[in-house]
Amino acid sequence: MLEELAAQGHELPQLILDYRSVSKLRSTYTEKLPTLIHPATGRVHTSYHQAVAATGRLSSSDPNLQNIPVRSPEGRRIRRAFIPADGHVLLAADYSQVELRIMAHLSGDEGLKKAFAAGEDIHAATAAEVFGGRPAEVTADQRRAAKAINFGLIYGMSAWGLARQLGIERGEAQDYVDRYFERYPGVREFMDNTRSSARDKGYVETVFGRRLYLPEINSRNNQRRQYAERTAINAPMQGTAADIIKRAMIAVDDWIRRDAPETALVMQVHDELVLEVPAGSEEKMAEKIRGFMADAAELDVPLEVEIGVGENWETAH
DNA sequence: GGTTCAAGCGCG
DNA sequence: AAAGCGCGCTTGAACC
Repeated sequence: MLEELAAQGHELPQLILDYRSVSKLRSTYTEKLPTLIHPATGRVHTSYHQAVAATGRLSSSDPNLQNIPVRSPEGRRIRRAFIPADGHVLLAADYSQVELRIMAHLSGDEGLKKAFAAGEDIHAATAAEVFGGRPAEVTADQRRAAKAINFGLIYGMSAWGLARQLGIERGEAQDYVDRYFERYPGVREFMDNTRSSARDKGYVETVFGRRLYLPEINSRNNQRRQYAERTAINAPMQGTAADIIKRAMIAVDDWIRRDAPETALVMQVHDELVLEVPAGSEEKMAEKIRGFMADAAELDVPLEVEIGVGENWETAH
């Protein structure tokens, strides 16, 4: 793996990775998107598909606008090309930690629910529980490790995977996981119950009852069965998040049709809605959108929405 | 000219 | 032996 070699300080692997990265940005975005501008509208138009992703997410293609770069500075320059119509500004509204909130709801874990109710930085709170100390005293490394644990839980990751991700020994990663489950016993119960229920019923479901069937959950092939088990853990969280943002989109659309004809819902990126709103109306619009998104479901923890406004998709974040 | 596959990488 | 969920696009190789 080039990443491992690069992490050890070797220059050539890093050079290759850097080349691949800029090459990807150039071929997929910088050189391609301008050729896809529709002559009649002056915009790029994606297609959203409602029956592709097994979890109930939308997918986007031709072009895919759900994978526009954002993680690197070079990538973010591409986001600046996404601008609103004249007289409008872009408004980007993201659910904050929605899948972990859903995990808190589904598991009923008191510690996790309490952390979200208190509006804590969830990764810092997790780090404080796992490593000891107060959330405010958590080190950057501890928070990074806790974040990896939190994401790993959503994906059904093993201690081996966590060790690999964090570059630590397997035993140490297992200690982290053990301590996590000591502190958040409801989460372990939820994981066990989810696997067990999936084996009995052959499917898992979201908070709103949409099912994903898992025909390989009882396979004698370990690899296939374990894959199905990870899917069983992940799908209720990813799928419930998908259900929630779809409900929010319907509420937003109803409101736009009734009361905000100058506003347009222009993109959805799994936990984010992007709108163009008339310049000058952004503060009022932001609170409207926040309300629709936060009220799209009544969970045992609050849904929080982060909203930014800007003259392009980069500055709106 | 086309299709299919795997590898690799962009995003949540 | 494998080992972290869900997607779509580009590239290059193999093939028709």
